[in-house]
Amino acid sequence: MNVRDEQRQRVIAALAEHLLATGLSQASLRQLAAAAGVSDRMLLYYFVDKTEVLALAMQSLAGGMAARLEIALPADQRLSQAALTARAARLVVDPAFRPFMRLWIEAIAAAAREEPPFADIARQIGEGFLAWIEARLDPALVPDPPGAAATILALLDGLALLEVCGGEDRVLRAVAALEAASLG
Amino acid sequence: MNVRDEQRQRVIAALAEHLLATGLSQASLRQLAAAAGVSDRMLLYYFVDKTEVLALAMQSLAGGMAARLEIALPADQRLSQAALTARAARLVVDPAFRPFMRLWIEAIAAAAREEPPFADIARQIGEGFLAWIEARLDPALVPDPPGAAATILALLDGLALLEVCGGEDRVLRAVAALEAASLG
DNA sequence: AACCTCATGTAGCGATTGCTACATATTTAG
DNA sequence: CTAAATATGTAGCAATCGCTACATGAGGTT
Repeated sequence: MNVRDEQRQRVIAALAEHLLATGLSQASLRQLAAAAGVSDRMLLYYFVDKTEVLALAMQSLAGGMAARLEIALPADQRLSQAALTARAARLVVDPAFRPFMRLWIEAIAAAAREEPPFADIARQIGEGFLAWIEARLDPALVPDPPGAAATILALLDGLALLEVCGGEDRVLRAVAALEAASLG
Repeated sequence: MNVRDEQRQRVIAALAEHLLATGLSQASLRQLAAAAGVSDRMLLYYFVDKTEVLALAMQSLAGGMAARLEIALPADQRLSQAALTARAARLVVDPAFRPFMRLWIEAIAAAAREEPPFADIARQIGEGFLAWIEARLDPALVPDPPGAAATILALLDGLALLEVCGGEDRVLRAVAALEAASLG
Protein backbone atom coordinates (compact mmCIF):
# COMPACT_ATOMS: atom_id res chain seq x y z
CA MET A 1 0.00 0.00 0.00
CA ASN A 2 0.97 3.59 -0.48
CA VAL A 3 2.99 5.07 2.34
CA ARG A 4 0.69 8.00 2.13
CA ASP A 5 -2.44 5.96 2.68
CA GLU A 6 -0.91 4.08 5.58
CA GLN A 7 0.02 7.34 7.18
CA ARG A 8 -3.43 8.75 6.61
CA GLN A 9 -4.95 5.90 8.58
CA ARG A 10 -2.38 6.03 11.32
CA VAL A 11 -2.58 9.78 11.69
CA ILE A 12 -6.37 9.91 11.79
CA ALA A 13 -6.47 7.25 14.48
CA ALA A 14 -3.94 9.16 16.56
CA LEU A 15 -5.77 12.43 16.07
CA ALA A 16 -9.08 10.91 17.07
CA GLU A 17 -7.51 9.94 20.38
CA HIS A 18 -5.94 13.36 20.73
CA LEU A 19 -9.22 15.16 20.12
CA LEU A 20 -10.96 12.94 22.63
CA ALA A 21 -8.31 13.68 25.21
CA THR A 22 -7.83 17.40 24.69
CA GLY A 23 -10.84 18.76 22.81
CA LEU A 24 -10.96 21.28 20.05
CA SER A 25 -8.89 23.84 21.88
CA GLN A 26 -5.68 21.97 21.17
CA ALA A 27 -6.38 21.52 17.51
CA SER A 28 -4.11 23.86 15.61
CA LEU A 29 -2.27 22.30 12.70
CA ARG A 30 0.99 22.26 14.60
CA GLN A 31 -0.58 20.77 17.69
CA LEU A 32 -2.37 18.12 15.68
CA ALA A 33 0.84 17.27 13.84
CA ALA A 34 2.74 16.96 17.10
CA ALA A 35 0.04 14.73 18.55
CA ALA A 36 0.22 12.49 15.49
CA GLY A 37 4.00 12.39 15.60
CA VAL A 38 4.52 14.04 12.25
CA SER A 39 5.50 17.50 11.09
CA ASP A 40 2.83 20.04 10.25
CA ARG A 41 4.30 20.07 6.79
CA MET A 42 3.52 16.39 6.35
CA LEU A 43 0.05 16.70 7.77
CA LEU A 44 -0.77 18.95 4.83
CA TYR A 45 0.93 16.49 2.53
CA TYR A 46 -1.27 13.63 3.66
CA PHE A 47 -4.42 15.75 3.73
CA VAL A 48 -5.51 18.67 1.63
CA ASP A 49 -6.76 20.83 4.45
CA LYS A 50 -7.09 21.25 8.16
CA THR A 51 -10.81 20.81 7.64
CA GLU A 52 -10.25 17.44 5.98
CA VAL A 53 -8.14 16.34 8.90
CA LEU A 54 -10.80 17.34 11.40
CA ALA A 55 -13.61 15.88 9.33
CA LEU A 56 -11.90 12.51 9.05
CA ALA A 57 -10.94 12.40 12.71
CA MET A 58 -14.46 13.31 13.80
CA GLN A 59 -15.97 10.73 11.48
CA SER A 60 -13.64 8.13 12.88
CA LEU A 61 -14.72 9.03 16.39
CA ALA A 62 -18.38 9.00 15.45
CA GLY A 63 -17.97 5.54 13.97
CA GLY A 64 -16.36 4.22 17.11
CA MET A 65 -19.00 5.81 19.25
CA ALA A 66 -21.79 4.35 17.15
CA ALA A 67 -20.27 0.88 17.38
CA ARG A 68 -19.99 1.09 21.12
CA LEU A 69 -23.56 2.31 21.40
CA GLU A 70 -24.80 -0.60 19.33
CA ILE A 71 -23.10 -3.02 21.67
CA ALA A 72 -24.08 -1.26 24.87
CA LEU A 73 -27.77 -1.23 24.01
CA PRO A 74 -28.72 -3.68 21.27
CA ALA A 75 -31.49 -2.70 18.90
CA ASP A 76 -33.46 -5.92 19.25
CA GLN A 77 -34.95 -4.65 22.47
CA ARG A 78 -37.64 -1.99 21.99
CA LEU A 79 -38.41 0.22 24.96
CA SER A 80 -40.84 2.82 26.15
CA GLN A 81 -39.74 6.45 25.98
CA ALA A 82 -39.11 6.70 29.71
CA ALA A 83 -37.17 3.45 29.82
CA LEU A 84 -34.99 4.28 26.84
CA THR A 85 -34.39 7.76 28.19
CA ALA A 86 -33.19 6.39 31.50
CA ARG A 87 -31.03 3.66 29.94
CA ALA A 88 -29.44 5.98 27.40
CA ALA A 89 -28.85 8.68 29.98
CA ARG A 90 -27.01 6.28 32.22
CA LEU A 91 -24.95 5.24 29.25
CA VAL A 92 -24.06 8.72 28.14
CA VAL A 93 -22.81 9.86 31.51
CA ASP A 94 -20.58 6.83 31.79
CA PRO A 95 -16.90 7.77 32.04
CA ALA A 96 -16.25 5.77 28.89
CA PHE A 97 -18.56 8.02 26.90
CA ARG A 98 -18.06 11.34 28.56
CA PRO A 99 -14.99 12.46 26.60
CA PHE A 100 -16.91 11.97 23.41
CA MET A 101 -19.89 13.89 24.74
CA ARG A 102 -17.69 16.79 25.70
CA LEU A 103 -16.12 16.85 22.27
CA TRP A 104 -19.58 16.55 20.82
CA ILE A 105 -20.60 19.77 22.55
CA GLU A 106 -17.61 21.59 21.20
CA ALA A 107 -18.38 20.32 17.73
CA ILE A 108 -21.96 21.56 17.91
CA ALA A 109 -20.81 24.94 19.15
CA ALA A 110 -18.41 25.14 16.23
CA ALA A 111 -21.27 24.16 13.96
CA ALA A 112 -23.40 26.93 15.42
CA ARG A 113 -20.56 29.24 14.47
CA GLU A 114 -20.63 27.70 11.00
CA GLU A 115 -17.00 26.65 11.17
CA PRO A 116 -16.23 24.07 8.54
CA PRO A 117 -16.31 21.14 8.69
CA PHE A 118 -18.39 21.06 11.83
CA ALA A 119 -21.64 22.23 10.34
CA ASP A 120 -21.80 19.11 8.19
CA ILE A 121 -20.27 16.82 10.78
CA ALA A 122 -22.69 17.84 13.49
CA ARG A 123 -25.72 17.29 11.29
CA GLN A 124 -24.39 13.92 10.21
CA ILE A 125 -23.65 12.67 13.71
CA GLY A 126 -26.94 14.09 14.95
CA GLU A 127 -28.82 12.11 12.33
CA GLY A 128 -27.01 9.00 13.44
CA PHE A 129 -28.01 9.54 17.05
CA LEU A 130 -31.63 10.13 16.11
CA ALA A 131 -31.73 6.95 14.07
CA TRP A 132 -30.13 5.01 16.91
CA ILE A 133 -32.75 6.29 19.34
CA GLU A 134 -35.71 5.76 17.08
CA ALA A 135 -34.62 2.20 16.35
CA ARG A 136 -34.93 1.45 20.07
CA LEU A 137 -38.35 2.98 20.68
CA ASP A 138 -41.26 0.56 20.72
CA PRO A 139 -43.78 1.96 18.22
CA ALA A 140 -46.56 0.26 20.16
CA LEU A 141 -45.72 2.22 23.28
CA VAL A 142 -44.63 5.54 21.76
CA PRO A 143 -47.24 7.58 19.93
CA ASP A 144 -44.80 9.91 18.14
CA PRO A 145 -41.42 8.22 17.63
CA PRO A 146 -39.73 11.10 15.76
CA GLY A 147 -40.84 13.59 18.39
CA ALA A 148 -39.83 11.26 21.18
CA ALA A 149 -36.44 10.63 19.59
CA ALA A 150 -35.81 14.34 19.23
CA THR A 151 -36.78 14.86 22.86
CA ILE A 152 -34.48 12.11 24.03
CA LEU A 153 -31.56 13.37 21.98
CA ALA A 154 -32.05 16.86 23.36
CA LEU A 155 -32.01 15.51 26.87
CA LEU A 156 -28.89 13.39 26.32
CA ASP A 157 -26.98 16.26 24.77
CA GLY A 158 -28.25 18.52 27.51
CA LEU A 159 -26.77 16.23 30.13
CA ALA A 160 -23.35 16.87 28.63
CA LEU A 161 -23.94 20.60 28.82
CA LEU A 162 -25.17 20.27 32.36
CA GLU A 163 -21.94 18.62 33.36
CA VAL A 164 -20.00 21.67 32.24
CA CYS A 165 -22.18 24.32 33.79
CA GLY A 166 -23.54 22.48 36.79
CA GLY A 167 -21.03 19.85 37.75
CA GLU A 168 -21.10 16.09 37.83
CA ASP A 169 -23.32 15.80 40.89
CA ARG A 170 -26.14 17.57 39.12
CA VAL A 171 -25.83 15.28 36.15
CA LEU A 172 -25.98 12.21 38.33
CA ARG A 173 -28.99 13.59 40.15
CA ALA A 174 -30.75 14.17 36.85
CA VAL A 175 -29.99 10.63 35.71
CA ALA A 176 -31.23 9.24 39.01
CA ALA A 177 -34.45 11.24 38.62
CA LEU A 178 -34.90 9.87 35.11
CA GLU A 179 -34.43 6.33 36.35
CA ALA A 180 -36.91 6.88 39.16
CA ALA A 181 -39.44 8.27 36.69
CA SER A 182 -38.99 5.33 34.36
CA LEU A 183 -39.83 2.90 37.18
CA GLY A 184 -42.83 4.85 38.49
CA MET B 1 -20.10 60.92 36.15
CA ASN B 2 -16.76 59.84 34.80
CA VAL B 3 -16.59 59.68 31.03
CA ARG B 4 -14.96 56.35 31.51
CA ASP B 5 -17.85 54.91 33.48
CA GLU B 6 -20.41 56.18 31.01
CA GLN B 7 -18.47 54.55 28.22
CA ARG B 8 -18.19 51.32 30.13
CA GLN B 9 -21.98 51.10 30.38
CA ARG B 10 -22.57 52.15 26.80
CA VAL B 11 -19.95 49.78 25.42
CA ILE B 12 -21.14 46.78 27.40
CA ALA B 13 -24.71 47.32 26.23
CA ALA B 14 -23.57 47.54 22.62
CA LEU B 15 -21.39 44.46 22.99
CA ALA B 16 -24.19 42.45 24.53
CA GLU B 17 -26.25 43.14 21.43
CA HIS B 18 -23.32 42.33 19.21
CA LEU B 19 -22.66 39.01 20.91
CA LEU B 20 -26.33 38.10 20.66
CA ALA B 21 -26.31 38.90 16.98
CA THR B 22 -23.02 37.35 15.93
CA GLY B 23 -21.93 34.89 18.61
CA LEU B 24 -18.49 34.29 20.00
CA SER B 25 -16.86 33.85 16.63
CA GLN B 26 -16.88 37.59 15.98
CA ALA B 27 -15.41 38.47 19.33
CA SER B 28 -11.82 39.49 18.79
CA LEU B 29 -10.81 42.69 20.50
CA ARG B 30 -10.80 44.60 17.25
CA GLN B 31 -14.18 43.25 16.22
CA LEU B 32 -15.69 44.02 19.59
CA ALA B 33 -14.26 47.53 19.50
CA ALA B 34 -15.68 48.13 16.04
CA ALA B 35 -19.08 46.85 17.12
CA ALA B 36 -19.05 49.20 20.08
CA GLY B 37 -17.94 52.13 17.95
CA VAL B 38 -14.64 52.65 19.73
CA SER B 39 -11.03 51.84 18.97
CA ASP B 40 -9.49 48.66 20.29
CA ARG B 41 -7.07 50.87 22.13
CA MET B 42 -9.91 52.48 24.08
CA LEU B 43 -11.60 49.17 24.81
CA LEU B 44 -8.54 48.24 26.79
CA TYR B 45 -8.59 51.65 28.40
CA TYR B 46 -12.14 51.19 29.68
CA PHE B 47 -11.58 47.57 30.69
CA VAL B 48 -8.56 45.79 31.96
CA ASP B 49 -8.85 42.74 29.77
CA LYS B 50 -10.68 41.05 27.00
CA THR B 51 -11.95 38.63 29.61
CA GLU B 52 -13.43 41.48 31.64
CA VAL B 53 -15.21 42.77 28.57
CA LEU B 54 -16.68 39.37 27.81
CA ALA B 55 -17.59 38.70 31.42
CA LEU B 56 -19.46 41.98 31.76
CA ALA B 57 -21.24 41.60 28.45
CA MET B 58 -22.30 38.05 29.27
CA GLN B 59 -23.49 39.06 32.73
CA SER B 60 -25.49 41.86 31.19
CA LEU B 61 -27.10 39.40 28.80
CA ALA B 62 -27.80 36.93 31.57
CA GLY B 63 -29.50 39.65 33.58
CA GLY B 64 -31.72 40.61 30.68
CA MET B 65 -32.53 37.01 30.00
CA ALA B 66 -33.41 36.38 33.65
CA ALA B 67 -35.70 39.40 33.74
CA ARG B 68 -37.53 38.29 30.63
CA LEU B 69 -37.89 34.78 32.01
CA GLU B 70 -39.37 36.13 35.22
CA ILE B 71 -41.98 38.03 33.25
CA ALA B 72 -42.72 35.28 30.77
CA LEU B 73 -43.42 32.70 33.46
CA PRO B 74 -44.09 34.22 36.89
CA ALA B 75 -42.92 32.32 39.93
CA ASP B 76 -46.23 32.50 41.79
CA GLN B 77 -47.52 29.61 39.73
CA ARG B 78 -46.11 26.23 40.73
CA LEU B 79 -46.29 23.46 38.17
CA SER B 80 -45.77 19.75 37.76
CA GLN B 81 -42.54 18.63 36.11
CA ALA B 82 -44.21 17.77 32.82
CA ALA B 83 -46.13 21.03 32.72
CA LEU B 84 -43.13 23.19 33.53
CA THR B 85 -41.01 21.29 31.05
CA ALA B 86 -43.51 21.92 28.27
CA ARG B 87 -44.03 25.58 29.15
CA ALA B 88 -40.32 26.32 29.47
CA ALA B 89 -39.49 24.43 26.29
CA ARG B 90 -42.00 26.47 24.31
CA LEU B 91 -40.46 29.59 25.80
CA VAL B 92 -36.89 28.67 25.06
CA VAL B 93 -37.47 27.92 21.40
CA ASP B 94 -39.22 31.24 20.92
CA PRO B 95 -37.42 33.43 18.39
CA ALA B 96 -37.00 36.05 21.09
CA PHE B 97 -34.93 33.65 23.18
CA ARG B 98 -33.14 31.66 20.56
CA PRO B 99 -30.22 34.02 19.99
CA PHE B 100 -29.46 33.83 23.67
CA MET B 101 -29.67 30.06 23.70
CA ARG B 102 -27.28 29.82 20.80
CA LEU B 103 -24.81 32.09 22.54
CA TRP B 104 -25.37 30.06 25.68
CA ILE B 105 -24.19 26.95 23.88
CA GLU B 106 -21.05 28.66 22.68
CA ALA B 107 -20.37 29.87 26.19
CA ILE B 108 -20.69 26.38 27.63
CA ALA B 109 -18.40 24.98 24.96
CA ALA B 110 -15.86 27.65 25.82
CA ALA B 111 -16.28 26.73 29.46
CA ALA B 112 -15.66 23.09 28.62
CA ARG B 113 -12.42 24.30 27.05
CA GLU B 114 -11.72 26.21 30.27
CA GLU B 115 -11.44 29.52 28.47
CA PRO B 116 -11.69 32.37 30.89
CA PRO B 117 -14.08 33.91 31.73
CA PHE B 118 -16.55 31.35 30.50
CA ALA B 119 -15.87 28.68 33.09
CA ASP B 120 -17.14 31.00 35.81
CA ILE B 121 -19.83 32.63 33.69
CA ALA B 122 -21.33 29.33 32.62
CA ARG B 123 -21.53 28.03 36.17
CA GLN B 124 -23.08 31.26 37.35
CA ILE B 125 -25.74 31.41 34.65
CA GLY B 126 -26.41 27.70 35.04
CA GLU B 127 -27.08 28.20 38.75
CA GLY B 128 -29.50 30.97 37.87
CA PHE B 129 -31.39 28.73 35.49
CA LEU B 130 -31.60 25.92 38.03
CA ALA B 131 -32.94 28.28 40.67
CA TRP B 132 -35.48 29.68 38.22
CA ILE B 133 -36.70 26.20 37.39
CA GLU B 134 -36.82 24.93 40.95
CA ALA B 135 -38.79 27.99 42.04
CA ARG B 136 -41.54 26.99 39.61
CA LEU B 137 -41.80 23.33 40.53
CA ASP B 138 -44.63 22.44 42.89
CA PRO B 139 -42.99 20.53 45.77
CA ALA B 140 -46.26 18.73 46.38
CA LEU B 141 -46.20 17.28 42.88
CA VAL B 142 -42.48 16.76 42.38
CA PRO B 143 -40.75 14.18 44.57
CA ASP B 144 -37.18 15.32 43.84
CA PRO B 145 -37.09 19.02 42.91
CA PRO B 146 -33.30 19.30 42.46
CA GLY B 147 -33.20 16.23 40.28
CA ALA B 148 -36.22 17.39 38.31
CA ALA B 149 -34.73 20.85 37.87
CA ALA B 150 -31.46 19.39 36.60
CA THR B 151 -33.39 17.20 34.18
CA ILE B 152 -35.42 20.11 32.88
CA LEU B 153 -32.35 22.30 32.43
CA ALA B 154 -30.60 19.54 30.53
CA LEU B 155 -33.57 19.20 28.24
CA LEU B 156 -33.87 22.94 27.61
CA ASP B 157 -30.19 23.29 26.82
CA GLY B 158 -30.39 20.20 24.70
CA LEU B 159 -33.12 21.77 22.60
CA ALA B 160 -30.70 24.51 21.66
CA LEU B 161 -28.12 21.91 20.65
CA LEU B 162 -30.74 20.02 18.70
CA GLU B 163 -31.51 23.10 16.68
CA VAL B 164 -27.91 23.25 15.51
CA CYS B 165 -27.45 19.60 14.67
CA GLY B 166 -30.97 18.63 13.69
CA GLY B 167 -32.70 21.71 12.42
CA GLU B 168 -35.64 23.74 13.59
CA ASP B 169 -38.29 21.22 12.57
CA ARG B 170 -36.86 18.62 14.91
CA VAL B 171 -36.87 21.10 17.76
CA LEU B 172 -40.48 21.99 17.16
CA ARG B 173 -41.41 18.35 16.99
CA ALA B 174 -39.72 17.73 20.31
CA VAL B 175 -41.55 20.65 21.91
CA ALA B 176 -44.83 19.40 20.51
CA ALA B 177 -44.13 15.97 21.95
CA LEU B 178 -43.38 17.50 25.34
CA GLU B 179 -46.65 19.43 25.25
CA ALA B 180 -48.57 16.33 24.29
CA ALA B 181 -46.98 14.41 27.14
CA SER B 182 -47.80 17.14 29.63
CA LEU B 183 -51.50 16.94 28.71
CA GLY B 184 -51.74 13.17 28.77
C1' DA C 1 0.80 80.69 32.71
C1' DA C 2 2.30 76.30 34.50
C1' DC C 3 0.97 71.91 35.56
C1' DC C 4 -1.26 67.71 35.99
C1' DT C 5 -4.66 64.25 35.25
C1' DC C 6 -7.78 62.19 32.06
C1' DA C 7 -8.72 60.81 27.41
C1' DT C 8 -7.47 59.28 22.79
C1' DG C 9 -4.85 58.19 18.48
C1' DT C 10 -0.76 55.85 16.14
C1' DA C 11 2.05 52.37 15.71
C1' DG C 12 3.78 48.24 16.60
C1' DC C 13 5.41 43.97 19.23
C1' DG C 14 5.70 39.09 19.81
C1' DA C 15 3.01 35.05 19.33
C1' DT C 16 0.08 31.99 16.72
C1' DT C 17 -2.71 30.86 12.83
C1' DG C 18 -3.29 28.07 8.20
C1' DC C 19 -0.65 27.32 4.50
C1' DT C 20 3.19 27.33 0.84
C1' DA C 21 7.64 27.81 -1.84
C1' DC C 22 11.73 25.61 -2.35
C1' DA C 23 15.15 22.32 -1.79
C1' DT C 24 16.42 17.77 -0.77
C1' DA C 25 16.22 12.90 0.10
C1' DT C 26 14.37 8.35 -1.13
C1' DT C 27 12.17 5.21 -3.91
C1' DT C 28 10.51 3.43 -8.24
C1' DA C 29 10.47 2.74 -13.27
C1' DG C 30 12.48 2.38 -17.86
C1' DC D 1 22.17 3.58 -14.46
C1' DT D 2 19.38 7.28 -15.16
C1' DA D 3 15.28 9.79 -14.73
C1' DA D 4 11.00 10.52 -12.99
C1' DA D 5 7.85 10.22 -9.12
C1' DT D 6 7.19 10.15 -4.32
C1' DA D 7 8.30 11.65 0.23
C1' DT D 8 10.14 14.82 3.75
C1' DG D 9 12.70 18.86 5.94
C1' DT D 10 13.54 24.05 6.33
C1' DA D 11 12.04 28.33 6.21
C1' DG D 12 8.89 31.67 5.93
C1' DC D 13 4.66 34.49 4.44
C1' DA D 14 0.54 37.14 5.32
C1' DA D 15 -3.06 37.50 8.51
C1' DT D 16 -4.80 37.79 13.02
C1' DC D 17 -4.44 37.62 17.93
C1' DG D 18 -4.23 40.21 22.72
C1' DC D 19 -1.88 43.80 24.34
C1' DT D 20 1.33 47.92 25.10
C1' DA D 21 4.69 51.90 24.56
C1' DC D 22 4.60 56.47 23.31
C1' DA D 23 2.94 60.81 22.01
C1' DT D 24 -0.63 64.14 22.05
C1' DG D 25 -4.78 66.57 22.99
C1' DA D 26 -8.28 68.45 26.32
C1' DG D 27 -9.76 70.39 30.52
C1' DG D 28 -9.45 71.57 35.17
C1' DT D 29 -6.45 73.34 39.31
C1' DT D 30 -3.24 76.38 41.42
